[in-house]
Amino acid sequence: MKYSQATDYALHVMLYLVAAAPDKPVGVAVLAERMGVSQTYLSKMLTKLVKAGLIQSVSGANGGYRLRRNWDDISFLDVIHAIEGTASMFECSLDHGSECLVQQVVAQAEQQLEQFLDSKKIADLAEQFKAGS
Amino acid sequence: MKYSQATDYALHVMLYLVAAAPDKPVGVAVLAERMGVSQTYLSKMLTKLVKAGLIQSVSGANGGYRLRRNWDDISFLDVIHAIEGTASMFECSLDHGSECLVQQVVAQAEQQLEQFLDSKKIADLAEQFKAGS
DNA sequence: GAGCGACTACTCGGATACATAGTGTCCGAGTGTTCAGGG
DNA sequence: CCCTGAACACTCGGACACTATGTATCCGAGTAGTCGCTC
Repeated sequence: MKYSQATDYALHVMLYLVAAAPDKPVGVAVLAERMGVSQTYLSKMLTKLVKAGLIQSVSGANGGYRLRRNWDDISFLDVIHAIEGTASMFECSLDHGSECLVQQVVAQAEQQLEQFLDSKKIADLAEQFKAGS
Repeated sequence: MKYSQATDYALHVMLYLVAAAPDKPVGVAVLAERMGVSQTYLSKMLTKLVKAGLIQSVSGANGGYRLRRNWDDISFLDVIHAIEGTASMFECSLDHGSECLVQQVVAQAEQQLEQFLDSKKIADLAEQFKAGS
């Protein structure tokens, strides 16, 4: 039970984009340099973020990745779902007669977790980030 | 981000032990039959539960696995930690100058999640389970 | 000097290997029961 | 009838393959800017 490293990178990329360049497109090279990860691998995650509709890609010279219009409403949960997928983190594989009580409890916990993560917006963190640095 | 299937099995085993046989040792064969999983694989998880101190093993004929004394205080979190390990579910791999804000938020979420899971005792669920069946 | 066209440099994106963790299985070591034989 | 002892059946536990997911990489397709040539 661990969030993948990809999620880590994706969250930091989003934070960087919101805090430093909410309007201009940023190339992979710059982001990869800052994250300390290879460009080609990072682009894989960025592709996921594009497909999830969180950012958009700009081709050609001086291109890169840019935030979408409503970037100030993007939450941690959005990013996590984009990378990890939206599947539930617990699926009972047994066939009970009735509903699985274990499943219910964990699902409840998950719902609470997602609610918390959805309330945390990247933009809020960026404010804090800029103030601290 | 998903709990492993092993956690699923372990939780169901604990629920079964608490609800059906809090005192008598139960062999792997019975548990595996009920769970629909091979005996040898299930014993692997049971070993983890033993090492975590949640249950104890009884060797020899008519042996098996039995709950420990304070079984009525075992929570979901105990079982999950025994199987999944106690490692944090998010570790920032970058070297920031200051503390990582992303890390802080996710750690906060995790803490809340664990608090919830720790409040859910297996014994409580067993009451509900017995009442329903 | 202005417009057009091809070239070049830069970008993203999918297709392709490698490592690690989870899943599943096999077989050996240890322990308590049981049953038979002797006192 | 009771005690002793060995054989047996059952248990757990570690060591061994297989699969799936995550991690990392390479190379090709496409696009926009740019430079030179022509009118």
